[in-house]
Amino acid sequence: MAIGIKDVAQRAGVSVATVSRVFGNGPVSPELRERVEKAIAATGYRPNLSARRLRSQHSQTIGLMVADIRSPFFTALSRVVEDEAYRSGMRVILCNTDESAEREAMYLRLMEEERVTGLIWAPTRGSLERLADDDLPFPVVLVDRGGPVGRHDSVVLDNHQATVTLVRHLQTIGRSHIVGLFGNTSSTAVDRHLGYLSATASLGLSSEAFFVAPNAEAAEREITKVFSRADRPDGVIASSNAMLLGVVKAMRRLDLRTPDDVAIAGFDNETWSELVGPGLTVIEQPVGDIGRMAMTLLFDRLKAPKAPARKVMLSGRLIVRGSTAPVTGLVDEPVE
Amino acid sequence: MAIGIKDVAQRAGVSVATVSRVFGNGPVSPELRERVEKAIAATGYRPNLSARRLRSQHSQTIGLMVADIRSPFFTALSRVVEDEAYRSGMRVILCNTDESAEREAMYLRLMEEERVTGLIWAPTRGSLERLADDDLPFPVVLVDRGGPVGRHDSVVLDNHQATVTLVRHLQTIGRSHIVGLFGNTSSTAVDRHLGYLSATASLGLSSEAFFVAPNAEAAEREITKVFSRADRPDGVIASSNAMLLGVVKAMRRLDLRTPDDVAIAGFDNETWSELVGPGLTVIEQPVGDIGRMAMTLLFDRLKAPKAPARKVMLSGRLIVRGSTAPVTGLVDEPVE
DNA sequence: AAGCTTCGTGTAATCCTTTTCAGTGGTTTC
DNA sequence: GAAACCACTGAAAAGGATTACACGAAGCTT
Repeated sequence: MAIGIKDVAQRAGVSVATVSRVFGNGPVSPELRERVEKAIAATGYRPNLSARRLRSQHSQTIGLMVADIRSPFFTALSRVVEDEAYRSGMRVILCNTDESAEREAMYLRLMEEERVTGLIWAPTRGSLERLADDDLPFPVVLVDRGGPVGRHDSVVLDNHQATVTLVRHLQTIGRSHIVGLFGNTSSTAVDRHLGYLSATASLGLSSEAFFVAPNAEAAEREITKVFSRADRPDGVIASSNAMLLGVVKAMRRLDLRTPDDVAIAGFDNETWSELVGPGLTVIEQPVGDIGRMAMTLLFDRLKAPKAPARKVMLSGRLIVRGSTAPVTGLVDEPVE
Repeated sequence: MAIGIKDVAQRAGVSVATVSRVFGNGPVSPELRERVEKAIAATGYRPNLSARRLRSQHSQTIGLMVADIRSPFFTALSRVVEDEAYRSGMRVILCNTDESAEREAMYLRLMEEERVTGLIWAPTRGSLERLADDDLPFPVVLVDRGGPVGRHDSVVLDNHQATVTLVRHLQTIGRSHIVGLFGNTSSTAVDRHLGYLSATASLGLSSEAFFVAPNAEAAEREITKVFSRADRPDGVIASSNAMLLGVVKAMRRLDLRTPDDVAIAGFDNETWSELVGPGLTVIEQPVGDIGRMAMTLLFDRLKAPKAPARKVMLSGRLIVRGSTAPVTGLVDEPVE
């Protein structure tokens, strides 16, 4: 039989209420507080969080639903969210949805059962669209993926602008036939596609976009197909880290040189980005800021449930590396 | 006021006990079961997990304590553990200790308060040594890091053998002055160091080991120092992924070519390992097996609390890539 | 000195389930 | 035909904390 608050109270010669107050920073005289603390230390008492949550009607828990913790952006995000949560005495429940609406629904039910204080969620496109309909008994902050300002707060990268920046950059180094490779599950990809379209149009470039499953294998397959054609593009923009790796692999297999034959660029800066090939040009997302902002929005929402929804857009940073270096010797040496 | 089991019972015209039994697969007649299920659907009732946990004295929660979720091995491990846990109806509490004994102690207290069913833990060296003393009110399975077979179950890579394999491989391609770079916080590094020592000794090679903080920056700094000397080594073994990246960076800065000037190898195979430089030679850990085995050990332990502790060692797989290609050889096909 | 706060404390109700226990009605067994 | 058994069901206790409420003592104000 584990020891409970009653045992502590008895040992300290006080009531259970007083012991509880010692934990909750209620009004307790220094004298009693010390007696209680001594009793706690002596007994090794640990409050039962389930009981506490039940009675106080505060789960002190937030949910974090992402596609896959192994995708670097979500890894970093989860780290930030958990740090912030623990700092304010909250727990995090992490869920991997694998881009499946079914799993999302299942986990949403779990979140309800856990009576989470709030949810930070990178929903699939399908769920995002359906999100306006069913309302959840807790506030939701969308991250990474968000539609127009609707019922829910959101914090996302300025994906449109970021992709414009990438296209412009490739154009600057002399590329004119730039293909875009986008995932087919997230709204992020949609936004990036729009940025791609608007940039290529305004710069008078050709535009050709492909939508595939957001993983390296699918990307490699698609790009291999594209580059097996006669009229090879001279630039590729991939809308995620994994897909960018797929592009790199495709180039290796096709024996195309980067950046000479084709310049490539994508999203998310990782520790190894500078070490892959000649270094990968990417848009770095301020993932720390995104995570902290999501928590801030969530806490604000808890304070003011009726306040209008906010959509926060943060800008990415272009990091130029070898994969988009200008082809040197344009003047000196003729390049075939 | 949220709806509770009482509302469902009333609506279905049954007692709360019957509703509870519908969830718990207790004996309920088909007729009542259907009535209850209809009432649940109609009301949107969600059982309160805190109340359930409190009454049933089952938290259905396991803890997972690792140094940092962002380190790829732990990322993958957490994914496996969470998948397994959810599959058996359990929740996971993830904690990042940042290799700090203080945070470990803090999170251990949290685990007690959560009344976790068990803990999967990659402890720091300090905590590992102290682990025999204080006993915890829940079973612990050590993962990735484990001492001699002691009080706790553990599942680790055969670090000794893996490092021997790496040293042998480097010797095979003609390297004789191989330095080892190890982290200074985990027992893993200790085991790998011992393997390194034993392999270099038995092969009659020189041996020189360095211990640094297990991150890329510290590794880069140390290796830069080592390779600025007159007698440069011709091989480096790094005991973690991050440190291996540090080594690669150091080589770039020193303008040393891999593998011509120096062969390098390390641990953990990632999606990008084959794309960094000429491809990185690594020992791949069977992280899926490690995670599943940890869960198995934990569940076994719950069934048989008194059974003797088990230590499971899994072997790694050497993946040879360009970073350790034979200098004389012309062919550098990656071997998988 | 009476009346009003304020502070600290204890008693008991409460949070929402699960689970024990005691039926109930019907069937089988002897 | 009584006894034993079975499959369900409901009433009520229990799980371990928080907290509303009441109360006594002390410190003020008039």
